[in-house]
Amino acid sequence: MSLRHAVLGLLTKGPASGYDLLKVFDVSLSNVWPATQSQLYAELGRLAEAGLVSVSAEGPRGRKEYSITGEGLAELRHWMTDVEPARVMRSDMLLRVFFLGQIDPGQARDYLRRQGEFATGQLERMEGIRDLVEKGQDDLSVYGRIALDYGLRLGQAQREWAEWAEKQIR
Amino acid sequence: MSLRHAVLGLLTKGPASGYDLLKVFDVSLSNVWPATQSQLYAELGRLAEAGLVSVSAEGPRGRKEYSITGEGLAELRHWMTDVEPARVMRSDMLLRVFFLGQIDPGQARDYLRRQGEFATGQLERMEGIRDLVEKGQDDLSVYGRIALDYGLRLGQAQREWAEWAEKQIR
DNA sequence: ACGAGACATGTCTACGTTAGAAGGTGCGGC
DNA sequence: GCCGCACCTTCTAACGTAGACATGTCTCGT
Repeated sequence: MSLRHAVLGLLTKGPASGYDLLKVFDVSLSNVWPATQSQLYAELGRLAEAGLVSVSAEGPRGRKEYSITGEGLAELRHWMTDVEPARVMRSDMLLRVFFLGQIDPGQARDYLRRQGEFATGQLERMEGIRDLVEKGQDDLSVYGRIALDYGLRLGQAQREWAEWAEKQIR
Repeated sequence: MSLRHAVLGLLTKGPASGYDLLKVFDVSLSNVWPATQSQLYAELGRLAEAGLVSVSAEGPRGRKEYSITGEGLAELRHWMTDVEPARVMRSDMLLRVFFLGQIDPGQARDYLRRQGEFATGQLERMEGIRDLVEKGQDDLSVYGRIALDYGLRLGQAQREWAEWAEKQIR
């Protein structure tokens, strides 16, 4: 149930409509917590009903602009400081690794190579983003930069792992 | 829908009952693809109905032992070679990082420190497992070892990231 | 004046996951 | 002999996610 907190978090940067949030999700949070449009609108509705956000303005085309309330802010902070992050990791990429013995060594190496290449591609993409964001010094940039760095470091580790793993298979 | 393939993969190592598989999940696959008991039994039922596994023996207490069929093996291999792994990564740990500006710097540093400590703990746990498994040379050990190494490398990267990130906050 | 495309919200269905209760059977130890 | 525990399965309810579908409005360029 973290979509709720993702929405609250984004609303701390100012009021926004469902449509606005959707766009922000796509460019910033999608790598960390993807969300579809139907999820977003539904969550905004629930959030409003629970009093964690309020409709602060209505615009053309039925646009509703939501603002975070004091209660919402409190809930966000509570979640950040008192709720332990869920540590479940699910990876069908890694699941396949367990069963690599089922296919022949050449195919297994191919598989690992593809994972390495994928990581490399991701890295390039993230480096591009890093260079773009480099300049900003606001909260969003500072912490967005830290989150990005997480992706960068993990991507590197994954690439190195894939290269190493490929060599393990004879 | 990878639970299905996790089950098929485990059954390549020999026939097993739902109960057996549950135990194997807990000790080996749970870090990669957790599953609950109800999920497992339900999946076995669907798998049997689809002809990917068959009931090869019935034991006491209504025990049903499932074996993978040729069709099941084919499906597993198809999944491994032809289906691209899903790349969605969802992390509420990282989601919080985006909003670290909402709490005060001391708390933010605490948060990052806890993430580093958690990674360290995980690493120790995984190193213990590695030392235990070290000896085996069967497929399971070889590829299990490679999967474990993934965890090890990512854990290290995460720990280093957390330590670095903590220093970024003034 | 009009049409294309962006803006904007909402509903529905299906599926996979989680959590827990409920209910029965065989086995080993005392 | 019997008691407790491990074994083993089934079912239900709720939740979160994914994607399609439906619907309507405003704006801008021509």
